[in-house]
Amino acid sequence: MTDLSKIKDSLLKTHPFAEEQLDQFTGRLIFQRFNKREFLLKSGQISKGITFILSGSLRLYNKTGDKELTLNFFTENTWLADLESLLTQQSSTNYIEAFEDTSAATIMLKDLHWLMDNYPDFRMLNKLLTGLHISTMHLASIKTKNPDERYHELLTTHPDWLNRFPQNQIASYLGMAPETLSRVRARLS
Amino acid sequence: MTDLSKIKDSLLKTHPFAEEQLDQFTGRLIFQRFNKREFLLKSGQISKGITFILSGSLRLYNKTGDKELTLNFFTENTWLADLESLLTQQSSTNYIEAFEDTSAATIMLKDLHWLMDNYPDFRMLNKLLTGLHISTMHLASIKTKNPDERYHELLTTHPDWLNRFPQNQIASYLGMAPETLSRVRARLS
DNA sequence: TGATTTTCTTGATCGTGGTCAATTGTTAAT
DNA sequence: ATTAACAATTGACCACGATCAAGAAAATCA
Repeated sequence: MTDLSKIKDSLLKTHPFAEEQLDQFTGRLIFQRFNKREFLLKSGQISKGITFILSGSLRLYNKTGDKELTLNFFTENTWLADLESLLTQQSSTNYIEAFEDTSAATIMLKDLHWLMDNYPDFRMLNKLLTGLHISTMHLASIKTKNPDERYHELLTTHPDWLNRFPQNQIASYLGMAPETLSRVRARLS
Repeated sequence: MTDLSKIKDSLLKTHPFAEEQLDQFTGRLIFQRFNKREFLLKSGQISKGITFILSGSLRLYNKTGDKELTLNFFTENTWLADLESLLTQQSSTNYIEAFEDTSAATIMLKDLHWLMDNYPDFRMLNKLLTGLHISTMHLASIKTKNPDERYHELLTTHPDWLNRFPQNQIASYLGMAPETLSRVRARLS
């Protein structure tokens, strides 16, 4: 499956776009590679577009002092942005960092606007953004569930993350100390 | 200040719309009143539009068993929606309930689309939605700060909420037991 | 107005999960 | 291959905040 068809597939899942529309979209994409540890976005910068991950993975986190708080992980065939910064066009407080060598394609906000102007169907791209919100589910989970329950939830929603990302980052995402995650896992064997 | 000018004001904060555009927008609004305890949205329903609160206040929460978890409060002169449900057009898992007698104006999603088709400027309304996201700040706060810190944060971000909404609901929003919030407050006098 | 329900406060208890520390395991670099 | 840096595990400790319970205060309703 080619890079372009991956992206077209993803678009078609949100709306039955015509071939011409898909080509208008993909023709505006900017392809980039990020080495592991390289940044797609740093705190202080303004998010300029929406990025599709062709291969690899990235991590969204913020920093207070030298403590990192992992907010989300993104893996291949998903869309990615710092939504708050993108929509407000104000500088982000977050970092988006390649966890592995990553290949990606970005559509700039201005091109998105051009597409919406000329092809009203592209309004539906708002749906792309849905996955980028911090879901109420995740927040509810953090507020009400204990570490065991949160781990089991992740086991069902993103089992792949667990043997892909380091445990201390997973723990941070789950809102618990790394030692606690380690013990939760030990309890299950 | 009239209801219409409140809404126009709010729109002008996101984008310099022309008077004609503002009128096109306000002409499509649906005005509604909600009595205290009445629901704007119930779990299982699909969010059909974005609502501006003219007066009163509402609470967004979800329910597991008979336990309510407060996700957000909304007060006059702000926009409101269940964003996940609105964008995906799938049934919501949340409730939006009037906390006080509330007067509001709703723009339906289909009208929003019509406006975007005919006036590209209305694309910028995405900005309206920004305030509706669960902010990464709130999530970070819940994950990393203790009850005292979270209370102080709310004191600076939404001091008005504290003498407007019941403490047990505030406590739920802050992710702590009502007794804990009571003690946090006692400690400050 | 008084009666009933709900919310808030305060106390006492207890368990969970964070922190600190030491050890082992893994990864990365030269 | 060796070292260094980092990640994961395990144990010991204890503080924070949840829970339970009872009484006071406030809000709601007839």
